[in-house]
Amino acid sequence: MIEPLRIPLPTLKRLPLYRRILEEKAAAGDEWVSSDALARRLGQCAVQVRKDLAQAGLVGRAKYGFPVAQSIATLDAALGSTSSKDVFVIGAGPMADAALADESLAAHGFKAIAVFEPDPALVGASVGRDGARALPLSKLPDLSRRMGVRIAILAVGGAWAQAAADGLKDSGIEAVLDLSPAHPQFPAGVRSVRADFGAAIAALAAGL
Amino acid sequence: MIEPLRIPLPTLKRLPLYRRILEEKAAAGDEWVSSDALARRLGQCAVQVRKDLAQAGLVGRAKYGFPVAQSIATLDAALGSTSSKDVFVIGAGPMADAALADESLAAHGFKAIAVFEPDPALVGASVGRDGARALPLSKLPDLSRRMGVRIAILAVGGAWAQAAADGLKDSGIEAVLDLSPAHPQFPAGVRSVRADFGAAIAALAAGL
DNA sequence: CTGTGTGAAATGATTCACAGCG
DNA sequence: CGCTGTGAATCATTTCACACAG
Repeated sequence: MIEPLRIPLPTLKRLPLYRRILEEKAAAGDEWVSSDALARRLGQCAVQVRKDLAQAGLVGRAKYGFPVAQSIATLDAALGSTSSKDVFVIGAGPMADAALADESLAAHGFKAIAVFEPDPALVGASVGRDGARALPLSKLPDLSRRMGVRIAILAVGGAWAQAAADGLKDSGIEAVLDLSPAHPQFPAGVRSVRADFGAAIAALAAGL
Repeated sequence: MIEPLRIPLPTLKRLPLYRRILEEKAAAGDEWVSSDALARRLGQCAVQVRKDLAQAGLVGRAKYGFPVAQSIATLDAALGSTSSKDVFVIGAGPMADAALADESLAAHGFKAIAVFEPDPALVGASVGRDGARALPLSKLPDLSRRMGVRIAILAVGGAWAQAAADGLKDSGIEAVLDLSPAHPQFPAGVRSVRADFGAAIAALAAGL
């Protein structure tokens, strides 16, 4: 009962990159982009780009390359195939602020529509530029089901990470972007990917 | 002049995870952990864990597993082999605040010792809990060389990402954790890894 | 019998090499 | 030519299978 995931995961993570460069090109007024140009812009090889774009259902025209506008649309279709792009944010600290302000989330059409907080002492606190109020985590399951929200961003400190993960039980949340430092265990049926600064920078530093 | 990288990259990214679980076990008073216990805790298979730990130079004892305290120390040695763990942060916005407050960075021994900002309008602004002042980006090259800092965290918005990347030219910075939404191109000799929330969550959502 | 260590096989991804289209 | 599409080969990583230690 694991996910089939028709598109290879590394490709899936690169598609948003292509989309961004394509938008740069669109803004610059370009009609066509070659896989080679995309590759150089991202520091990869051109065949990789073609293979990736092919996975997303894109076809390029010889001599011209890939049509900028249509490719963006196709990528959106491939990436945005999920119905709802509304997400919940869990946490009221600096990481939650960063998530709420993050342009890359907005650029993909994701929108944080509520903030929850497991620590009772922080419930009601103001979060983010817009001053959203942090709701108690206990309200999350019911709200997520009623609003059809299936994605959450976990942006709490280590001490509350597991409590926050447990709070997803019996909710409508199916996928979590885990920004916590604690690698909590999620209820069954909840998929997660981690974005761990510490792990990323450790990998970087070890290569020095 | 490429990196030899004795430890496979995926392994390198998992080592900090093992370290964290080991600390959990240590806090719980456990003396030994089996690779199987670690594997279940992280949702992986046990052989993977053993192979990874072996890469870090750890040996387990049959019937007992791996010694908790000593394994943490050995992992630290493997991960902290890089000389300096001081880092610069570039940016004065919410993402920079999050980076400065992030526990996972501190847990790996990384310490942000200065904050730089490419936007002249934000130079001098107070960043983070400790109220550090943002220095002009133009000071970075000289300071990084004089202080021997080789790692930077790029935490600026899309509009300033490329300018910030350009500001690393002729600096002592060799590696960058890129948290910007813009995928800038870095000067030659600067390696980078991205931690892109948008890409991560898009991959997650596409799998729904 | 529980748990490690390890070579061998399988899986998965990237790169290569070349055919074909405009 | 310039550029795409694709099967084959290479490379890396994960999983399997089994030997061995306490």
